Amino acid sequence: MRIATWNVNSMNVRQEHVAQWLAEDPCDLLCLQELKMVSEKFPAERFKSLGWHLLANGQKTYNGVAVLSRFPLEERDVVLDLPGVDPAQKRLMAVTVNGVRVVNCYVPNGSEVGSDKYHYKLDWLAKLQSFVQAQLASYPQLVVLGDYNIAPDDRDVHDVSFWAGKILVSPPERSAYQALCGLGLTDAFRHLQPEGGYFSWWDYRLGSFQRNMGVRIDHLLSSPALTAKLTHCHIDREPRGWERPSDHAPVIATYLL
DNA sequence: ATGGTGGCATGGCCA
Repeated sequence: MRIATWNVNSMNVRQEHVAQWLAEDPCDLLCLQELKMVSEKFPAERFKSLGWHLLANGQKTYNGVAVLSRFPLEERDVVLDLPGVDPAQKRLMAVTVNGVRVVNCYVPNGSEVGSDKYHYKLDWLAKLQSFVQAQLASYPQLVVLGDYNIAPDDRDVHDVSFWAGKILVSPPERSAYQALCGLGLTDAFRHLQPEGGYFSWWDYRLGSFQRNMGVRIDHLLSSPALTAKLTHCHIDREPRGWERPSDHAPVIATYLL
């Protein structure tokens, strides 16, 4: 079972990119972030006609997540909001597919270290920690994936001095990420690739992608039972080079399921 | 230190 995550930065603009990417059969389950549309606007019929089961959890203008799956979604235990946080911001959905619990996250960006949005991000991550801890008790095969807006360590940024003091790399953000790992979750990509220099996001500005000025902020964190079945994980940079791309590249992990 | 680009919306906000 190949599980992918991709922040598409507007499903309106990126619908053709998603369709083109999926036509290459890169995964069996795709989690999307930053739909920037209400759920009703999601192009459900198009993807259903291609054989995908799907569920969207969107809002106007900002945020929004969705799941496309080759396997049916178990409807009975869908969660569409993170307990304890503002339900108006659609940043999470938890579904069960093929015996795997999938928690699809769009973690707040945080804007600037020390800002109100930064504290909102840290609070959101603390709530996620509690939610995941509870989910683990019910679902041994669990993956928490998405746009974390955190580069876990210095291997995950193109230039440590460039990023020093900025959002995505601050010690409290990294501690929140490590706390999730402390629940027993493993970063699928890092588990298989100890070398640095692999990125999943490049700013639209400054020609960042062409100069590979990136950071690795999109992750799949899997539980012990799932990590035991992990065989591959890679970042597909190709769609980032397409015309009018998302600023994120998809990340795909393969589990023997 | 600032601003560079992009999406949404149409004035800024968010990333």
